[in-house]
Amino acid sequence: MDARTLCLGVLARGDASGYEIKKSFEEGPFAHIQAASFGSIYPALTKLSEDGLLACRNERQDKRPDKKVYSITPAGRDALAARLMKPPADDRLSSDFLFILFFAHILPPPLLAEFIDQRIGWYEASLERMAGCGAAARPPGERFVHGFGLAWYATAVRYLREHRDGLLAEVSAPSSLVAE
Amino acid sequence: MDARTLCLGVLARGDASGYEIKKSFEEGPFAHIQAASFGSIYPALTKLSEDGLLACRNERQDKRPDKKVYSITPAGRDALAARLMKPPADDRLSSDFLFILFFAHILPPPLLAEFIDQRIGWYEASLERMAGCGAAARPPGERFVHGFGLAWYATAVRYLREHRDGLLAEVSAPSSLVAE
DNA sequence: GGTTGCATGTAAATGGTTACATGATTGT
DNA sequence: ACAATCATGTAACCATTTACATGCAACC
Repeated sequence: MDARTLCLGVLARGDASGYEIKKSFEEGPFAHIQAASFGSIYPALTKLSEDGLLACRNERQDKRPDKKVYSITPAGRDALAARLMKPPADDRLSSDFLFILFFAHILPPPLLAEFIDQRIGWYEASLERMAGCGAAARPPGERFVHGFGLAWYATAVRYLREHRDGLLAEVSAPSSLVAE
Repeated sequence: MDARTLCLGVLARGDASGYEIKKSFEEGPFAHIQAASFGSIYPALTKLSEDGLLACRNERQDKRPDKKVYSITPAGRDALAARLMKPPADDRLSSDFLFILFFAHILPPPLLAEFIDQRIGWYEASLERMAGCGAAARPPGERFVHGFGLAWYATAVRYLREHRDGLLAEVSAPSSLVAE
């Protein structure tokens, strides 16, 4: 999904600055489904403003740098709606972690254990973060997506916990020995 | 994960042509965790051969175009192992589908239903494809990753099936009406 | 006769990441 | 004193996607 549509989507929920948009992809409601960096957000915001899909106002703050707060325009809402009606691409899990685990047998077992434990921790932290901010998500679509995220993180934690020791044991004691 | 490492990984399991490598990311054992296109595979293969990490031989075929079959060299195995020991980046689900569902309330309900049903079908097809080719995956790492994929697809199917009707009902009958 | 599968490759265009540049404030 | 948070932005670099180019065989 391109950065422009992502920004339009965030702003359809309420006004925000570029910095705040980034946060919504890191810790906010989109954290588990999409990603965006400053380098893609700021140019996208500029372009969308030029095209009349966003309005921008400057907000002065005490003890903090100024903010550029963007609002979606009616034309912006139309553009977002049009984009959302195009059939979505396939869902894709991008996991360097699983690619590495695929070759578990060529890794030193202690490193393997470290990778798995760290990933369990990461999934648990994600789960807690999501569980905390969930109740207030009002529109049905948001609740649906939130629930999907919870289900997926919970599955990952459960799977990793249940199969961690088994994998480690198999890697340490090769099947060739077992078979003999 | 860069295309070069991906190719090294596939070739560590056995010789293959560029075309066959692509297939392993579409239907094969890596389908649910990584992706790669011809435009990234072929240049990667050329570069890896130049660097001495791959060997290449031409294979003539009856009634089929010639193949360039690549084999990983000892240097290639070393490079792969070195790369696999670097701590992996965060796992990321990239889902245009969920981004769209987030804004379910601004979509026409029939289109919403169509998107969900299609996605259920897609996840079920993926699940069947994976379930079929699973038993023969011998190394423990491969079995672990395969199991993870199955768990994740099954969770997705279950969640979508269980919440489909609820979402559709909520979107069609806004909560403001229910509250009155 | 059209589409799909096999098979390789290039070039242009797109688009994103990473690193840099700046600077005040708050917390350790 | 140092790191992190807040805040915006640019530019170089990197990589991938997409489209193009080619061609035979098999199947419907």
